[in-house]
Amino acid sequence: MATKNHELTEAEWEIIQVVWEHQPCAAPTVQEQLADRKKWTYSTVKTLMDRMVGKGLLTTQRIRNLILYSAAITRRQAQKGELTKTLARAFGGAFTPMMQFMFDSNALSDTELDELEALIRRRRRQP
Amino acid sequence: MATKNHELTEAEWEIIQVVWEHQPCAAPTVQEQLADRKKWTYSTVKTLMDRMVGKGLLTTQRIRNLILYSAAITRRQAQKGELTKTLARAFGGAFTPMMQFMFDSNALSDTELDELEALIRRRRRQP
DNA sequence: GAGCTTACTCTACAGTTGTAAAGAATACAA
DNA sequence: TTGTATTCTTTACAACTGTAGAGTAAGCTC
Repeated sequence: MATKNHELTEAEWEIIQVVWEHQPCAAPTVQEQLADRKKWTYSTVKTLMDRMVGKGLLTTQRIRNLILYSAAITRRQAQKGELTKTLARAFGGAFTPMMQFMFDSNALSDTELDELEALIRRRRRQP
Repeated sequence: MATKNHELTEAEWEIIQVVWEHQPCAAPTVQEQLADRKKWTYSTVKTLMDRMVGKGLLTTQRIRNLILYSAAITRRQAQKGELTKTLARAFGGAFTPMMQFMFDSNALSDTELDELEALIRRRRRQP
């Protein structure tokens, strides 16, 4: 299967995160899980989810009267799509300018710098 | 001025990049510059640009009969908005998981690793 | 000054996204 | 078996996005 880049909207991100954690799960479950963060009615959530099925982001299986949803793409795939999009749009597709930007904007704590170094070292050891 | 996070759509990114490079510039200029990449008519570009003025992404100045556009936000601001959004959406707002992801997905070349290390060293020297 | 060119204004329209009410079906409880 | 709760289905609608045609105004050319 070709690694097509799936673009998720904001609302879709909210939903699929819950699905990843609870799949297979029913729409009411998702609505409940999101209830604190989003004041979405059941209707809203269900509509969104059904559209996501249409887009190939979720799949369904019907058990008697209940419809259970699962994610059709992995978290990794979604993350990759999102990051790739940002990289392309905002940084001309190039990684280093993006990092440059993060350094310049002082966005990184010392801890994060340490972690980053650790990541690099590990990578160097096992390419 | 508060650093409000400006979200740009795909089309808006295309346009504002040209504006950043040519500002102040007229709509026909932008259309011409984009002509290879996007087969947008003048109408399309102009509509998009005027909407961007409404959103506070561009400003205009009228010189006699001509309308010149400039960017109301810097490239940095836009990049930051974009990156922040992706970080929040896809990585729970945390930088390290994002980097972890990039390392894991083998997305980084040796050159990029080198550059990254250089960035870290430079940063460490002048915090 | 009549036409050509350039740029602008106004209007439209279909598709997507966020949002949800109203109604139908099913199952459970008394 | 009749109400009550749960879940699903259908339909709607406004805002936003991409796309652009048609018409208008103004300056330029001969």
